[in-house]
This record gives sequence, structure tokens and C-alpha cells, in this order.
Amino acid sequence: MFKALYDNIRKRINLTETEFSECTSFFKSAKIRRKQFLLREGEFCKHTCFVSKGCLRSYSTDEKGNEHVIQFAIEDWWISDLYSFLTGEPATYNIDALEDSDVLLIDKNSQENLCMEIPAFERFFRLLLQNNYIANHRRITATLSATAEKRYLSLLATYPHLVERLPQHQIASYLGITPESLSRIRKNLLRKNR
Amino acid sequence: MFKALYDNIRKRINLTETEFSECTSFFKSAKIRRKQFLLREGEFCKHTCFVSKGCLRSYSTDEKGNEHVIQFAIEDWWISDLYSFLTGEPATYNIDALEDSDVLLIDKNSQENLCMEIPAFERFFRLLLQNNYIANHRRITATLSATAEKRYLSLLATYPHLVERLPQHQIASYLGITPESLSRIRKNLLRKNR
DNA sequence: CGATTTCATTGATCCATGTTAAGAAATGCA
DNA sequence: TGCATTTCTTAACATGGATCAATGAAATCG
Repeated sequence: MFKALYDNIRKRINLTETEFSECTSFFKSAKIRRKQFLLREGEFCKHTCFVSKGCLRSYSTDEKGNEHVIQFAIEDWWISDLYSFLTGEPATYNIDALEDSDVLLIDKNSQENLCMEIPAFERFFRLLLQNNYIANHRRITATLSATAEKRYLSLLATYPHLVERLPQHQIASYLGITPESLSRIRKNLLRKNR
Repeated sequence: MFKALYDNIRKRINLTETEFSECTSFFKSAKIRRKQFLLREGEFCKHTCFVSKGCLRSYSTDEKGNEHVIQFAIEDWWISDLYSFLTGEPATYNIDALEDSDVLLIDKNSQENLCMEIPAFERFFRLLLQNNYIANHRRITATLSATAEKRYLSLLATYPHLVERLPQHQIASYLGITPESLSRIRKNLLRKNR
């Protein structure tokens, strides 16, 4: 079960086998069934979460009750409300499962202890933070300068498997448009390609 | 000249007078005249910048040549391409001055040395990072869920002085709309308030 | 100071996306 | 298996914001 985590970590830092088996004790594993919540808006985000199977998403809800997907996380991805996790403020996002999922959770204390024990993890978690940063960054630039169609194409190019795997209205929500609009955009693209 | 910096730092961490005068030596001061650049897309962002007088902005340019303002920084604000600064990748933003400005610059090495010398600065820079994080976060949520009018009102409520001080087309660019649209939105709001 | 550029406003028109509503297809569940 | 729910598509219409063009006002510069 920890194999996926090991591979994920090794993509970013070097660890001996021994160090890795040490590190696993800082994580707890959990199952989250479809539609179950890992975090609700207003709660405190205590964990950073690694997805070893399934798919989670984070999203916010506006006054009209519309959901806006912030991030998807399938196998080999990390997810959390990093802002709440870092600051200790209440979460502004919800995190729930779109599919029955297996996850590994590490809480703030464990994260700090792990960094004490194996300093390479300082770097690892900093890199996770940076990735998150980059993602936000890209998203802001994309929303400011690209049409929905372009953003869809870019998502499709970067994560084709995601687009195939998830319901279209979730993708639409991520892109910041309605399911109807996405449906139209797709139809249009088909027409163009013929 | 360092008074503004001192006040800014003291808002976040406690420093003795001695520590502060030590810390000033890590910064270099500079003047940036209106329309001059502090950073251009593609260069490496080597500095974090504190504005003690004037106003800077960061912005990206899309394929059509349109500018999209990412952030404004007037007196008492910090600005940089944090992503480039952190990762060492080339900058994706430009930073230039909207008014003749006085700034204090600290480069990456100095920042690290400063943290070694006065560990409280670890916390300080982490807080700057978090602020940036929060700003991005708010921006994403706002663009996903609020109309241009609402975003304008919210900017006006949070930073009224900014909106008064800057040319309207810069505000429009920050909001992700054209100057014409902003002009109409304002006209509309006036009508509503009468 | 006048000349030039930048900025803000307005109107006309266009287009992308939202809204509402309905039905079809797929999926889940009893 | 069959009914209920979820998902996707389509269409008609509404709307926010973009684009284009023109004008006047304000700021900047030589």
C-alpha cells in the first residue's frame, strides 16, 4: 500500500529503504467512499493527503450554492486546504471523494516530526508547496487570458486521463463554466476537427 | 528611509532596535522611475522588493499582447515574482513602476543570511509567502464565482485608496476586464446609488 | 505654452457563456 | 430486472462583457 507513496516521494528526494520504512509510520491510511468528506469548509484542515487510489476534489461553494472545483487529485497526487493547514485558520474549501478512494494522511505534528527525523523531507514538503503555488499561478494567468475553450484544450493536453475519467460537469466546474457550455465547446471542437 | 520597513516588519515579528539596524544592511535601496522595469518576463527574479514610496505592479502579457495585472504594490507592500524567486526558474511576470518609486531590495542570499543571523526572519518571510498564498487563493475564488461588478466593489471596499489612486485601465486590467467595461460598471453603480 | 499622448466615456454591435427547460442515455440501486 | 438518479446533450433566449470607433478631457512633455 505504501509502494505508491514511496514512488511519489522518490520522484522528488532520495531516500534509503530504511528511511522510507521509518517514514511510513508517520502516515495513517484511510478509506474514503464516494461522496464522503475529508474536510468541510469551516473545519480546521489538519492533514495533508496523498491519494493512493481513487479520486478526491477540493471545491468552494458560493452564495448561490454553486460549487467551484479548485483541484482534483487522483492516484499519486496530494491534496489539502493548504492555506488552512499552514495558517491554522478554518478551511475555506471542502474536500470530498468523487470515487471510492484509499488515502494516506499526515497531520501537522507528524509532518514536523518527520522533518526532524529525516531532514530531506523539509525539501519534499517545500516542493509540494511550490507545486501548489505553480498550479495557482497558472490558474490565475489562464483565467485572465484564455477563453474557456482554450482552457479546456489545455487541460485535455496536460491531463487527458483526468478528462476522460471524471464526469463532465466536474470538469466544467473546474474550468469555471456550466456543464452546458462545456458540452457546447466539445461539440464545437468535434465540428472543427471534421 | 528604513522607518517604513521597520514598521512593516514590526507588524509581523518582534525585533529589538539593534536587530533591526543589523537587518538593514541586508537590503539595498533603489529608485525606480515610472515605466521602468524591476523585472522582465524571462529574467530571473533575484529580489524580493519592499515599496517605501510610489507604486509598482506585476503583470503578465498574453499572445494578443494584452497585459494582465497580477498585483499592485504601493507603500508598505512587498512585491516579486515569488514563483521565480523560489524555484530559480525564469520569471513569468513583468514588474514595473506605475509611479516614481523608492524600494528596498533583498536578494536570495541575503535573505538566507538574514534568517541565519536573526531567526525571527524565518517566520517573517514565511508570513509574506502565506500572504501571497491567501491573495492568490482569494483571487481564484473571486474569479470563479463573482461578476466583474462584484469584484470591483470588493476591491473598492478593501483598498479604496488604491482604486482612487491608480488609472482606471490598470484597475480594469487587474479585474480581468476592459477599461470600457469598467467605465460602464462604474456608471451603472452611480445610477443605482442615486 | 502648445503639441502630443494617455485616459475615460459612450454608442453600436457582436459573441461567449449563462439560464431554463426538456429529453435521452448511462448508471446505480432495490 | 426495473425504477430512480445522475449525467449529457440540445435548443431558445437572455446577458455580461468584448470589440470597434469616435470624442473630449486630462496629463505629460518638449
